[in-house]
Amino acid sequence: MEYTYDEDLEELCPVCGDKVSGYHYGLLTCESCKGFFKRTVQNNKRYTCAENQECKIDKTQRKRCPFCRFQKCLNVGMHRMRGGRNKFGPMYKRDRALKQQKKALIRSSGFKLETSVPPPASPLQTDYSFTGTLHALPTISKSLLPSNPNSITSTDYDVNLYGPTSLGMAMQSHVPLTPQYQYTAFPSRAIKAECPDYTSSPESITGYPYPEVYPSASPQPPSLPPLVLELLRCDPDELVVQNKIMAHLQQEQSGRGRTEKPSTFSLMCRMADQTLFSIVEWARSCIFFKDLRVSCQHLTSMHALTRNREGCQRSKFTNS
DNA sequence: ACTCAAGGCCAG
DNA sequence: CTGGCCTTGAGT
Repeated sequence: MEYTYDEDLEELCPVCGDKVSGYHYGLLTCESCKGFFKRTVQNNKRYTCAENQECKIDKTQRKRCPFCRFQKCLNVGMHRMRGGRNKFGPMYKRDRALKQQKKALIRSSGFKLETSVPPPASPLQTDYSFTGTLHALPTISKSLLPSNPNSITSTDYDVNLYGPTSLGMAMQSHVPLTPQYQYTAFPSRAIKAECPDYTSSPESITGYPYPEVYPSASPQPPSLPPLVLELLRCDPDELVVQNKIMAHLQQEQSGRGRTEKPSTFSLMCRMADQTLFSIVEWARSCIFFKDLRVSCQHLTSMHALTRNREGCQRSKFTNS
């Protein structure tokens, strides 16, 4: 049902599926998950999982495993909002505006977003966030996430959360936008993709790449124009892109040997590279690529640049 | 004055 | 420990 779909999009906590009570720690969550996250972070709580660290978290079972609950909080993108509402209020406002716009677009175009919005009952399985995916790959996740999640510190929060945020942004940035029509292929990442990098100076707040599309001029189009549809057709399957990137990372890690641990920075660079590469690939597959002579050359040289840089980094990081 | 997210409080 | 309600305080 379209109606319940919308309701789910707006009303359910991404962690446990309970009713949201507002924005808490960066996204719309329920009161209990807000409290749970607050206690965990404030008291620097350490939990352990009695199972395989993959417990299902929903409204009825969220109390069972605080470890997995907290992991899920992190995976969906909760993080400390240093500076509080006063600093991030405008961001929440924009997020609301974008949500409204998205809702309106879905309503008016009848555009179905297939698997993009995970059903609240089991968001873990369809969570496309980077942290979530890395989590599913133990060899990699141990390099990026704390090897013992019980030892998460406030510093770790920054590393784990803000990093993927930037990547999410890069990943999403290949979705074409026109001034009038906005479509995001990955609404489940919407908040993360729209969050600024809070770790840097306050100026970054003003610099984050919100698409300049607002519902103010709100009458939404009845359907997507052929141009947008054509561009969407070229849009690569997200899972395919993710798998590619993960395959590269794993390949590199195996080439490195088990004992040698790649630095987080090196992995981030690799992921950024692969992301850029995917974007270029998408651009090359776009129907307009052939028509763009100058841009074509730029893309081609970018392509070559990316390849070169990969080579350089590989040798740099394997030597270090 | 009102809004609303962060943090505090406390009964269960 | 949980989670609902309350207080605080800066922005609008």
